Amino acid sequence: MRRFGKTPSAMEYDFLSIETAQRKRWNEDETYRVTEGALAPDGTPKKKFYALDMFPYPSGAGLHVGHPLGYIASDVIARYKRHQGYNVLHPMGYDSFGLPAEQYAIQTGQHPAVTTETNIARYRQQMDLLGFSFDWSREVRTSDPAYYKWTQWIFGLLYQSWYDVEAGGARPIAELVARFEREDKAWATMDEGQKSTVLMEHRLAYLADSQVNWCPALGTVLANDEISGGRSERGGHAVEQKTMRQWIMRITAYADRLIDDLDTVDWPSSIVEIQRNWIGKSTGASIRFEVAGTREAGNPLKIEVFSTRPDTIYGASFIVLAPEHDLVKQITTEEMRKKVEAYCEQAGAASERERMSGERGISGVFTGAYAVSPISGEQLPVWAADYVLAGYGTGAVMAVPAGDDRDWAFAQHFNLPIPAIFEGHDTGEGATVDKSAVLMNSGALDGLAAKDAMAIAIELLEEKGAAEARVNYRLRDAVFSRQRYWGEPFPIRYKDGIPQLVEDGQVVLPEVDEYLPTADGDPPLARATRWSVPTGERMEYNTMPGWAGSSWYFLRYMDPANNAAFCDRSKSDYWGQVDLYIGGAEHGTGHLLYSRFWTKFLFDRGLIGFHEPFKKLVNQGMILGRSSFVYRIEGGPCFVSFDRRKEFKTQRLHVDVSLVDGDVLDTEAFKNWRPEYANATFELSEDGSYRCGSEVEKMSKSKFNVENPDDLVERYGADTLRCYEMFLGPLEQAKPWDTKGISGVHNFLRKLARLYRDQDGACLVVDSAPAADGLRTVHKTIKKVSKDLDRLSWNTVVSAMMIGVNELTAQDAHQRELLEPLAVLLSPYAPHLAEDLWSLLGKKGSVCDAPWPVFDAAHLVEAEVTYPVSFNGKVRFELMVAADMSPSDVEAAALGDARAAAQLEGNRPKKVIVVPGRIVNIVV
RNA sequence: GCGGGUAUGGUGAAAUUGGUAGACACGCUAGAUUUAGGAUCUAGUGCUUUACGGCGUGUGGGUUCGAGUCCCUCUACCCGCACCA
Repeated sequence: MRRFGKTPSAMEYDFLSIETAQRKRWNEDETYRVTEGALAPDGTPKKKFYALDMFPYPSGAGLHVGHPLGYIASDVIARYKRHQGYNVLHPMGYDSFGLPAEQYAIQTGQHPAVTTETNIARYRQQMDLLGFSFDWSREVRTSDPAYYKWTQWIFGLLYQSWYDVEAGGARPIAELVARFEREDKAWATMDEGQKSTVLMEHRLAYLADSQVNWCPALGTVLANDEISGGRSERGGHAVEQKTMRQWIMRITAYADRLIDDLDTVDWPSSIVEIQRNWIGKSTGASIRFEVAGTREAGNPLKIEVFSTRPDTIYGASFIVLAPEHDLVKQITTEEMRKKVEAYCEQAGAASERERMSGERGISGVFTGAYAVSPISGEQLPVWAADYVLAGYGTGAVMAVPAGDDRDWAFAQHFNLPIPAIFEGHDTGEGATVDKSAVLMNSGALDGLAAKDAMAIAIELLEEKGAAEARVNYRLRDAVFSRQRYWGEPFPIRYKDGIPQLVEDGQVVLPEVDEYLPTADGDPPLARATRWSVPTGERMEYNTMPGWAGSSWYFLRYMDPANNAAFCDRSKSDYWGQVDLYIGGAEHGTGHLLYSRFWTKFLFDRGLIGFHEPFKKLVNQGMILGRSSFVYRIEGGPCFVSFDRRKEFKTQRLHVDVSLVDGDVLDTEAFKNWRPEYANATFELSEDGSYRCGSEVEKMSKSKFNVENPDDLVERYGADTLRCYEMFLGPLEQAKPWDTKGISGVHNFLRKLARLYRDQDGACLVVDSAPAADGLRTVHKTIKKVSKDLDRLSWNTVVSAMMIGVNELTAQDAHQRELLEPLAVLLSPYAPHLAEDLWSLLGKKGSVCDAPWPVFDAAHLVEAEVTYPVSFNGKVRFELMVAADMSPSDVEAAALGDARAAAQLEGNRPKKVIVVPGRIVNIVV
């Protein structure tokens, strides 16, 4: 780290030896070990608090300064709550199944377990440096067989459960079987395979053929939230649709509860909205239109459409089917067949590319068939068009051009009629989506707005047997199979092709010779020759997705060593919901939705006593890196300075930020950086320096903009890094990292330490009584710090402590009565230094258990207050008066002041406002 | 297009219910001091004006004695979803 000189390590704050010593002490004393039912000093049980971080995937790159941000924030709160007398559960673990370790294994043959172990060791080492108060005895790893045994068990329970809509929750599948035996005569006649097929339609974890997102490059299926823009989130590979037999989670059974219960959690509104939109609930009606002139088994064919606006049915002028819709083939007339087939084929092929480009014209084709409106009896032409999606609703819509923008555009484009159904609406102008528009030409619905017309319309249609009210969700059941090696194996074997839950032992991830699919295209597990259980006909070769293990890990921390259950009910009853959950916003539709789903399921089955996992959620913003760039003149070894780059044809290259200081490149260091730049020459700026370009982007090794916490800890200490990361700004906000500001925070800690020790390390603390100003400073600081921690304003706490220390320094205050509470205030942010100072103060136990200081308002009372006196809102002078002066006396004092007379220039004030303790405003 | 968010000095930011905008830091300027270290200390630092003063929280408007904060309008940027009937 040549950018920084050597930090003077004065005796008053020798952070290196302090931090080493305190960490050792915490370790030996097991300071952070926590047990259920801990008692307060007075013998009463402590209240519990559960502070949790989203556990990391241990990647090979190690931690950069962005990773610990959330961990520091949660650690601050965990420590604060502990000071307040809570029994705090604050654990950490690893989401250690995942793709990178597997891909590394494919390339090198190294077993993913080995890579994972190495990476975890590195993560642990880096985290230990930062002085977190994690109870490491509760560590969990999702790839540990002792852990995933219970992931498998929960899967088995989901498999053995169904969703009883009447009971409003998950029930054992045995109850359903009993019901079938009791009520369904056909059941007794079925063979095992048929029964299995029927039950599969009810199980919460079920096997089905489904259209999946297949990624050939990764050789696996991906969930919708693992894809963006038609490409895989990881690696950016192309994704295509494919039909496969997959394990699927019936999360849609919980769609309503997943939406409704969002009202019961204290989460950022953005995440709540993301989940709401993702679930995408819409209420309306399912309406059936008969197809004119068709007969199948004696009945006319029917097209079922979903509409959120059944009240606009009189405005329907045509019907549109998705090109993939089954009925398209059946109803298309002979003369239209060629055209329709060509269209459907082209629509299917083109959709993927054009969806990505985002620009799709209006296209569609008439099938030649007509559907009959169940309400007016009118014949409506049936079209196939790609603006209707096969995967949503019924894959068919009734087009109401007057009431829907897309239908309107389609009608315009193909010159289809646009019946006017809204009063005062010009159908030539566009559609009216306004729900307050009043209906006309709509039979019994005339004169009504959507609010009232909706129910009547559904009623009318129901009478004719043509519709019923229905709720639709955008949410799909979640595909739960992955064709990977490094994941939880399913506790499933097959007998006569029927899946059987393995209950005679744990299915442990078997060894394989290669981490690749077999020649037949089976997943890697098909290569396994030795399994931990009898395999029967064959085992399930898929593994579970990454979100399986992370959907319940917060429960395992409560009872991490339990061999008999995933978590004893008494433990989960004690710890309950996670009180504060901190992590990135990128999990909005993945982890955070799935863990809610599993929590509700476990609640339904009576295994835990709460149905939402995370009471309060905070998303920390990403810490971005500031990348630096050099500009190489094409074809040569010459680099041109930023401001002159336009004079040449250049190529922009990332350069390591440690070679750059304030945009100026250390050219010698640059030449030594990489062999290919050894002979570099430079076209410099006018001032003789080489200036780099810069950009704020994600921190990543490949961008050479990574700041490593270890280096900063070595140079400034963990306490400084902790305080600095909190000081950067509001936790939720994304912010670029700038190491420069760290010195200010480091100085603050030194200044604070100097209140306790002089430069030779001698103790300065005295037992004499403090002065009033010292007490005021300390109690003001206690008040502000406590309040800001309560409202999770991490950054302003640091400022408040800086102000306090600045004042105490100016007061030359060294009284024990002041410095004791100050050490406790410091402890959540700078635990090592606080612990050290606590010892210096002669305290026996850990500062972690010191009670949080309580501010005494008596010390904050001031004898006099200063009122800003403003005229017409502009402050003109300040007025010092006794603090207990009444508003009317303050008014008199202000008006009586000579400076007021000067402002008034003899005029009489129109009005005088006195806000006690705040301000005086005089209106002239 | 829909949903959510953001906008304040050269920089990160603060201002909890409307009450002295810019606290606290970084950076910068000047000075002091020093074994000359990028250390430490002191003073200054929103813009503008010689000064008195004037102007200032993305834009335009409104409510109010008083608006960064409340209401309406527009703009830019960020995030999520995206033909969801």
